[in-house]
Amino acid sequence: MYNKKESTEDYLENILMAQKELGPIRAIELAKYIGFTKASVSVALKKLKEQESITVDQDTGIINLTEKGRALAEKTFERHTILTKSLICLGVNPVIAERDACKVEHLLSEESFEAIKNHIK
Amino acid sequence: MYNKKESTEDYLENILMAQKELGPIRAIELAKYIGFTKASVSVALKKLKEQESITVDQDTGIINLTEKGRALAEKTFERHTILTKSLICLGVNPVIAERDACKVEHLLSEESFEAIKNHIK
DNA sequence: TAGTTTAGTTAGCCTTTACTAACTGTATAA
DNA sequence: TTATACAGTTAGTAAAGGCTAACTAAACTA
Repeated sequence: MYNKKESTEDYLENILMAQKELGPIRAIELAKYIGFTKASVSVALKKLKEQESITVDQDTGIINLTEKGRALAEKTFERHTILTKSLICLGVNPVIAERDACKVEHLLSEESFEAIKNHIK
Repeated sequence: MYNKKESTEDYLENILMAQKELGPIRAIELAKYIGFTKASVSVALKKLKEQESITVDQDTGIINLTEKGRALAEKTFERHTILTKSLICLGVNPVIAERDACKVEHLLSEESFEAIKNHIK
């Protein structure tokens, strides 16, 4: 029942965001960034490697998004941004808007997302 | 991690909707209505009974929402309705709007929901 | 050199919530 | 009066995705 997609997208988006904020990151920085244990992150990164969304530098442990991973991360990030903005636009407290956007960003269909995006423009 | 709230609300909302459409229902009708097995529904109803959101008639098996259960069901149903309408309002295909509303209805904060509700008025 | 910290991995557990399979009990039909 | 069908329950399984605990390996530090 629980969708693998959701967790994958969340991790990729968080990798992208963490990189934007912190520069190159390793698993341990990512874990701190998202507030999960390094064990959980380790397992998740293993899956992301398997599905070729990221590579991890052998020597440094630095995480890199592949083209595929970056595309997904950016798509999710865009959704996140637009949804947050939309809610703020409607008068929602930015902190809450942020949190809500994060929760629904994976679930909305492309069609609904585009409709919302067009609407706030 | 996964929130008990979501499943509970879904069941209560579905009970309410099924009752509106079909009149008084038992577990078996509910199972057919939502497309789960009667075993799954049986277990879920047991939990709903424990938390006093429903009662089940000893003789007939008819499910009744308690005051508490009805309040929750109606709150969720209202969210569902408003969110669906909002998306349709933005030009989303009604079938997709319906589906998306169902997915996000549990996740939005009260504040965001109210903001959306006010906006489409 | 010995000890400690740091990063990463693995194993095993827990929860949620669906499933199938197998059971009980009741009601209807031949 | 058997036999079948229907409603409901229980037990056990599976998948996701978090957690803790325990391990390895490498790199400082005394």
